Amino acid sequence: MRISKRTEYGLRAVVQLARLWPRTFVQARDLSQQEDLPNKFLESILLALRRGGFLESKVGSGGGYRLSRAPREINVGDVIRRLEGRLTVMEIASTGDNSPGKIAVRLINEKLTNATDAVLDAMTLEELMEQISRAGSVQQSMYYI
Amino acid sequence: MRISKRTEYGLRAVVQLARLWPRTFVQARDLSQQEDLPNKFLESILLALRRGGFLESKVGSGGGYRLSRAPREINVGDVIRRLEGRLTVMEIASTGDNSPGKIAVRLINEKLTNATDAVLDAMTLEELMEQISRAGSVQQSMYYI
DNA sequence: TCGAAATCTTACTATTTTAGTAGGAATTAA
DNA sequence: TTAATTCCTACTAAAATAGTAAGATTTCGA
Repeated sequence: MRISKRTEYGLRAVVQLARLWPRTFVQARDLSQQEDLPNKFLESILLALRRGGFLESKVGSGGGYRLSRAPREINVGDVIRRLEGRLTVMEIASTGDNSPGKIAVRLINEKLTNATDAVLDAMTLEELMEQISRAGSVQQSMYYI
Repeated sequence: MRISKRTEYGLRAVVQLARLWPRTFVQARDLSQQEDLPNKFLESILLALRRGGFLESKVGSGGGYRLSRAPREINVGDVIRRLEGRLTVMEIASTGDNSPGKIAVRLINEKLTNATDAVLDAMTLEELMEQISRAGSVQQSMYYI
């Protein structure tokens, strides 16, 4: 289980935007510099996030992106599923194709999907931000003690 | 979250071998026919499973593969991790690289890894076989009622 | 002892997915 | 009207996945 770079970059941008929220628009360019991400690639990701309803954008000079709503209203699972595009392909028809092996694979896929969905759906962006600061301070104390 | 074809085929072969266990050796050729899998590809998968200690093989005429131990002694998670090869790359060093975004990604990866491991480690091959027969009979009744 | 049957081994190829880049059109604020 | 920005389409490069090809090696049985 591994998230793609696309999803990783999108998350990192969203986290930055959550930190700044509800301040005004941030440019893609600034986001890509802050997190050291490829600019054009990030642009396409931000676009997808806007289309997914997670971001609002403003075109033109002084434009940029911001969260479309408060971090507590944004579900991390929704963001990730939007970026992965990974519709889990619930095999369209079990058209008689039912060897025990295939049933096994379907069972396992379902269990994995349910488990990952449960983890991701249980976390809002606000909660993620809290966990980040906790993890950050733990790390700091590990450094300085 | 999606398992690769390699893992899928390996699982399907293992399920067949579990059905036949503890009978004698089954040839790769027969397995690939029973489950309709590419022969040579399956051979390489079976080899990996043998090296992983899940199968025993016998070379030469009358040879083939069988489980190395009872289905209840085989953990599904171990099999899958062997085939996926996906070592989850616990990022080798968090060398100061700690933007909030990176911490977020690490947190999420850990949660996902833990959740999927928990699902897979909680299931032996024997339990999987039981679930298959339950799922199979449910399906039959769906067909014939 | 020989030959057939099987696993084992290495090396290669094709396909798909991922990770970008390039170039510019459209929109907006000043 | 110009500079700054998002938005859009199309392409390219690299990596991972899914195989195939060809034959060496081992074993059993006649």
